[in-house]
Amino acid sequence: MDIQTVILGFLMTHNMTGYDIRQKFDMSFGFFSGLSFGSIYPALKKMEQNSLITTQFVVQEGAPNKKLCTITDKGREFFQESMRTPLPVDKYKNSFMARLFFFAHLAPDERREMAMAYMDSLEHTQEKLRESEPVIRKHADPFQVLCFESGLRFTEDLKKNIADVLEALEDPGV
Amino acid sequence: MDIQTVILGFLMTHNMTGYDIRQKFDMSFGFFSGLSFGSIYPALKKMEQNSLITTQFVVQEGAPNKKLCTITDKGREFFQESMRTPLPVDKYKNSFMARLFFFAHLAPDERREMAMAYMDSLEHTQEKLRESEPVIRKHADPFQVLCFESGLRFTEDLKKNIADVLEALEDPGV
DNA sequence: TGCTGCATGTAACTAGTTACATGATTGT
DNA sequence: ACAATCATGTAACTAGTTACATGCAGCA
Repeated sequence: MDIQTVILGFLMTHNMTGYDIRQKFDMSFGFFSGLSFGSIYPALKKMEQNSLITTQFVVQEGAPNKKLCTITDKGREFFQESMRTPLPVDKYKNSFMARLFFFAHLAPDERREMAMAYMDSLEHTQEKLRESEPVIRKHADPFQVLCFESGLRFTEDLKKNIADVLEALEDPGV
Repeated sequence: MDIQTVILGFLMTHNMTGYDIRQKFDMSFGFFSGLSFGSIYPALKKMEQNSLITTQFVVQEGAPNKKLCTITDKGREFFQESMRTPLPVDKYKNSFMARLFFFAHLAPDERREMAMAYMDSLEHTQEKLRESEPVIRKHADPFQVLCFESGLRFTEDLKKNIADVLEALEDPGV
């Protein structure tokens, strides 16, 4: 899903600034993909030029002024169309799997260490997910909760997968 | 893992042309990531300039001439170093999950259709994996086989995950 | 006659990233 | 005094993609 569609998806329900979008994204969508200011602001600019959104300058006291973005009818149409394009076939990109592919060139100890370090990083990810769980259950819609639960399960499955790999690495025949 | 490291990884065991690399990649690594000629050839050029590889022009009859690439000592060092850099934390990018996140804006029928279409594409992926299985078991090293098996399992787990989502979508409360 | 395989390469494009620049306010 | 939060934006860079250009050999 491209950045424009994601932004429009957020604007479907609330008017937001670029800063708000970043925050919302980080909280709810952050384990799927990242979104930096360096991509948000240029995207908003382009979207305004294409009349997918309008912006309203809001003067604030005690905080910097801001630009509140509102989705237009054209923007809603764009979002709906983009939501209905066929899904691409995903590649199962995974940094550890890419390493594993060339494990023959590492020493047995290094292999185990690397697999264990990856397992640790998965546990860390899981912890962070659990921390954000109450906020999501409270503020997200049922599909977003479903999405979150799938993310949890995804991580859990991957951990089991890596545990199996670790076991195989202990086998002196490998 | 960047493209240079992957290419060097292949060259660790065999001298190859850009064309060979593409083929090998597609067969064994293709479900993790893609590699097009448009990135292979510029990468090889850069690697030769940086003395990570040397190339040898091979004149052929009945087939186009080719450039056989050989890894240098510097290339081996580069590969070993790169294999030992800390693994980045992966994002769980998944086109269907990104859609699911905004399912509130689709009609119930559309939601189910999309989930089922994604399930079909996963089954298609699995079929292709099973087709390449005998070739991999025969030619790949034990770690690459482990990698392949993890890929199979990954797909299987994802299918179960999506099946759960589909079930939740049938619930009239969602 | 036209498709597939072998083989290399460039040009234009897509889609992001990080680092930098600016600057007020609030909490420690 | 220093960091964090709010807030917007640009510039240089990274890392790839697709489409195009070339051209011979072998097969149906």
